[in-house]
Amino acid sequence: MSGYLGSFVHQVDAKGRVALPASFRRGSESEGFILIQVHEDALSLLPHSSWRPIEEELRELVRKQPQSRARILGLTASALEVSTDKQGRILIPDRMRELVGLGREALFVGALNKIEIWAPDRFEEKTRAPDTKFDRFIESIFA
Amino acid sequence: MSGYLGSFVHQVDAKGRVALPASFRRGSESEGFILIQVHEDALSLLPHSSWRPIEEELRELVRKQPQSRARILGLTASALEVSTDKQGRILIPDRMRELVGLGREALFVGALNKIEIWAPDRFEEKTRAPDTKFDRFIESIFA
DNA sequence: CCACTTTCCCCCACTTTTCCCCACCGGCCC
DNA sequence: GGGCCGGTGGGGAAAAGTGGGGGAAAGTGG
Repeated sequence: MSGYLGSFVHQVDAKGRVALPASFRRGSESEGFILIQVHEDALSLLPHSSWRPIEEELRELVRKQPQSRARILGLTASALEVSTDKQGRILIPDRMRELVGLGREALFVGALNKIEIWAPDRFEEKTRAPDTKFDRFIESIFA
Repeated sequence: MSGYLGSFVHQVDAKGRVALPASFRRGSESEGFILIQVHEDALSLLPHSSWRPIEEELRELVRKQPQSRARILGLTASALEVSTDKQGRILIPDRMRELVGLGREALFVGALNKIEIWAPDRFEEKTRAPDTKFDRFIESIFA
C-alpha cells in the first residue's frame, strides 16, 4: 500500500479536536498514532507501524551515545500517543499547538510514511523558497 | 506497546505526594516502581519490568569488578521501591526531592523504558541547547 | 512493656479535564 | 429525494488531579 499523500485543511474546534482526513485513517484507525514534534515548524503524526522502529533506534542511540540523552529526552517529552475518537478526530494539546503556531486551522500534509500538521501560513512560507537544483533532481526522478 | 511518552507537571502536596500521570500508570499499576537517582538532575522511575534486567547487570558488575562495589552501593543506597496509593499517587521522600531540587512542582517526562522526574526549570535549561548537527541526525531517523 | 511521636496510607470531597455520544450540516451518488 | 459519508459542534458522564482528616503502623524513649 502506498504512503500518505495530499493536503487537507481542517478546523480545530474549541476543545482542540481536529478531524483526521478520511484518506489518512485507513488501516491506522485501530492501531493509533504517535504525535511528536520533530521539526521546528510542524508536528509529525506517525502510525504505530512507523513509530516502532524509530523508538527502537532511539533506545539504541541513547545506549550507545549517553551524551545524547538530554536531546532525546527533549524529543520524547514532546511526544504523545493519540487515538481517534468515534468521529475520526484526534486531540492536539494546547501546548503542542502553540509550539508550531497552530491556530483555528490545521493543514494536514501527507509525507509518505508519516503525516505532518502545519499552520497553513507557515507551510506556504517554507515551501515557497525556490531551489532549481532540487527541482532538476525531482524532475529527473519522474522522467 | 510503546514506551513512556509526554511530559506532565503535577503538584507536590504538603505530604510529599505527587499524582503519577494517568498515562504512565497503565500496566505498571500492579507491579510497582523503583525510584532511583541515576543522573544528577533528575530522579528515574522504573517499572519493575525495566528494573529487573538492570539489577541483574549490577550484580554481574560487582561480581566481575569488585572495585566498583562502593559506587554501586551509592546507587542502591538511595534507591527505593514505591507504589501508588489508591489515588494513583507516589510518595517522594524529602531527601530525594532535595537531591534534584524539586519544589512545589514536579515534571514527569516519558523516556521510553522509564520515567524521569525533574524540577521544571532545570529541565528547561538542560534541553534548550540547540544542536543543528544532532537535529539533522534525528530528522534522518524519522525520514 | 508501655506511652508518645512520626510517618504512612486509606477514605472522602471537590474541581478540572477528558472523552464518549448524539446531533446537525453539506455534498455526492445512486 | 433518500441514504451515505465526511466534517463540525456541544452536553454530560467519567476520569484525573488536588487537598485534608484521621486511624493504623512503625520508630523512639523511658
